[in-house]
Amino acid sequence: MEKRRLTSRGQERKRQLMAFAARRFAENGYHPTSVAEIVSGLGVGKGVFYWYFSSKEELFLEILRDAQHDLRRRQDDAIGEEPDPVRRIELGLRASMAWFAEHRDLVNLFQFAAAEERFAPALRRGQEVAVADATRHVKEAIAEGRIRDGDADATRHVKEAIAEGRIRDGDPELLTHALLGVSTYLAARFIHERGENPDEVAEAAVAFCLHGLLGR
Amino acid sequence: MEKRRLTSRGQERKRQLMAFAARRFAENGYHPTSVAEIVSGLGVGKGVFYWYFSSKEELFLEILRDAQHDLRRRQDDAIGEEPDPVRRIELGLRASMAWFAEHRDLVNLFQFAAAEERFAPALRRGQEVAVADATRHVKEAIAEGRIRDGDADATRHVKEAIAEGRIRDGDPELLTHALLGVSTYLAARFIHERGENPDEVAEAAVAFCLHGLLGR
Amino acid sequence: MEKRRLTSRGQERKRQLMAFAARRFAENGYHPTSVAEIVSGLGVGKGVFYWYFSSKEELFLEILRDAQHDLRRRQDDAIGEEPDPVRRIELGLRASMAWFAEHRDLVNLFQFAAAEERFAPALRRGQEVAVADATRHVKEAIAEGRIRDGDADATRHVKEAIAEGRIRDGDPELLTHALLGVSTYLAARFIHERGENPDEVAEAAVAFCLHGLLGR
Amino acid sequence: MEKRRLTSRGQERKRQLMAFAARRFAENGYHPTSVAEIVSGLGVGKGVFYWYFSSKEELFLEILRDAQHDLRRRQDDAIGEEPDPVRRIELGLRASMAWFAEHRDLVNLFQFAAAEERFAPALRRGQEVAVADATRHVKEAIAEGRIRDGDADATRHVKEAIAEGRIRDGDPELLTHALLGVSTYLAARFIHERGENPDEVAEAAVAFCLHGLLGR
DNA sequence: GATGAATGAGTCTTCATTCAT
DNA sequence: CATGAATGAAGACTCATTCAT
Repeated sequence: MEKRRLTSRGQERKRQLMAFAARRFAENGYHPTSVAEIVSGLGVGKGVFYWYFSSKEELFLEILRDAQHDLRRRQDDAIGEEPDPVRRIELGLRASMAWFAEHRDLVNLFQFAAAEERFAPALRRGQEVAVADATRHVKEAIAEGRIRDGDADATRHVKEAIAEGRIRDGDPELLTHALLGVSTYLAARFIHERGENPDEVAEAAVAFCLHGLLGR
Repeated sequence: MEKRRLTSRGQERKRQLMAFAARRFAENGYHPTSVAEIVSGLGVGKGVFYWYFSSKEELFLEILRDAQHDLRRRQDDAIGEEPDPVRRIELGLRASMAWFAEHRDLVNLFQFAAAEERFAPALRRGQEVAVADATRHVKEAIAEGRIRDGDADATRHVKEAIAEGRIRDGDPELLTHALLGVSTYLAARFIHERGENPDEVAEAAVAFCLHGLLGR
Repeated sequence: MEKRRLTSRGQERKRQLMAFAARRFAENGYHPTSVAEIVSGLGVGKGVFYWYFSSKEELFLEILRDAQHDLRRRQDDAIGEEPDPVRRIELGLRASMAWFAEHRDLVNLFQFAAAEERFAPALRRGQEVAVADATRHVKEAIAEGRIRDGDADATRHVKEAIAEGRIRDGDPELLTHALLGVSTYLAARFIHERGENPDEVAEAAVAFCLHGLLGR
Repeated sequence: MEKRRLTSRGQERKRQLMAFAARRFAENGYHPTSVAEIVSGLGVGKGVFYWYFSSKEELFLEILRDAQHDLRRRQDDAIGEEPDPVRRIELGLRASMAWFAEHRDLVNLFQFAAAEERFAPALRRGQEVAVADATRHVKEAIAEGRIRDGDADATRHVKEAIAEGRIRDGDPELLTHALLGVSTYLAARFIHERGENPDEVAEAAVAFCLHGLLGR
């Protein structure tokens, strides 16, 4: 689809379509939500839809792109010029959870995209930048000796594993994904499902991510 | 659907259908996989499907139930009679990740179910028991003073939060879900997507969950 | 289907199948009622059905035949040796309505058969004998001068029609069918639908059939 | 189904679908006639059907409604401002039979609807108005002493019944239904099945309804 | 006689997409 | 830009019937 030059009214229409579709996709699922439902929800004809999007799939992809872009901006804004890498990680985590709290629908869409072969690559592509950014902070923290190298305080079991080289403790990318797992999971379970206070949950997530179960 | 009395041949057929469907659902998605595809994949007539399942949805639910049951059994077996609650948590975590490693399809199905309003409740219901079990171990560990109560080693920010009561550090159920988030996420990203060694990833997950980013 | 020689147990089974099917056909319709529903309602396997009937259609036809035969027997019994043809008509009418009252399901089946091209011929064939019998009584009554020849008491309009030969007043077969129409219709509306007293309705039907709206 | 705003072309399509379907339903039965058959009979795609009707059932119901409405209009037109209630009844009867003669298909549909639990309520609801109208004329005629009160000219049997209060002779609504029974039945048997002259049959029906078998 | 299993054509319905106006 | 109309392949599901055991 050649990029259309849209009037401001056109841009508004497109925004409406994406917002409405995102909600329906999240509530009802991507497949079960029909184009007919989307356009009739906005009280417009089918032609409108295909004026702005070449297909339902493209609509989804565009929602995904926008959401990922928005999340990244939120993280960047939160981190600002903070010099301490650990603090940067913490700020990023909090910013992410705040965004998750506000965009339940989009989080659900991420989850759907991850589960569907057809959309998973796009999701991953979009996350790569964000993950790379976060990984940079983790690496820096490791370099500064702020993050454990897997040596101290380990259980016997873990120590053996490190000794035998079976462990990848300290792998920056893996740590980044662990952060992602904790934050998305806790947001979904506690903020979205149970409606708990986002700040509280964020605090708990930060604490867990920094000190784990055992703390020191 | 009234429970059918199945001959052993019938049970075998049912198993076949569930296994094949699980694979297709995971590879291709639930909605994009048609009943026609499932039966023709097994080389049987369409009626066979509806002899064993009252609907495609019911088939999915049954796969889900079975999978959750199997995972729980694996966890229980791994934990055995271990007296140390922290060790029990670790064993459960490892068992889960091993199961995740072996059942990529089913993990994907869990993810899909979580994203789809229609299946999420069933997924949650099935997880409740497992979560309750794990939470028991966490509680015991807290009682024994093995798990931090959020007091020591916290960043200034976190300490303030605790002081102001804005934080729920130490909430056993939340910690359980954090474990779940880390394990499912790392399994999906590193074991399934990148084909890394499940044991290594499990070790890293354990280390992260016990000590967090900062270790001590 | 070659006539099977049935054991007494077999005859009982067949009766059960026919009775159950008749009820379901009447309540739910012929097409919407499946063979599976019939056999499972009796707690038997599908083989049983096809042991006694070569097809669902044949089952329906057999129910129809039996019902018509039973109705005719009831009429014959009621009329007995009564010499007065008008009285015979009246007795037949009452007997029919009593039977209708008792066999709501079968009346409904007659109605369905009449509406369905596929079964209408069988229905008509079965009714022919009964209609012929009734018509005989009507003819006799006309011959005896007991039934009007369309001359007297007619409205001006009707008189003209008779004069111009446009009217078939006194056509015995038509009169018979008029009786049928009144009795089946009143039974359905008042006895079955509204649960009114069959005797009362029968009396009213007789009165209407003998004297019409205007009486004398 | 939300009411669609139809263009004149759309209205024409809908009319076509209803007319064609009515014919096939009548000839072949409601259940045996598939949506596929209907649309292919008009040479259009399957989607067209569901653009105009939300289901096959709704199509049937709409045909039914239209037919009942048309019949009622015909009756009303025929009766006009006629002051004599008996004459009004006669005119209504004739109008009905003329309509029946012209709309064999729709009469068959009425019959089918009456036999099928699923459609019977809709049929009844539609008939209520017509029956109420006719009943009004009958009541008026009784009030004017034009219709017998069940006293005179009865057989001994009937007289006893009246005396004992077992009879409802003169019940206006019952009489109305008797008229309906006669007219629909004679139309189906003589006009549709045997192709006889509608006027002749109507005359006979009128004669029977006014004077019954015995005349005066 | 009877059962569970299987068949597969056929049913109603949906839906992404296209197009004339 | 926008609409109502149309397409037709595809989907979930049904069901009369058959058959091996």
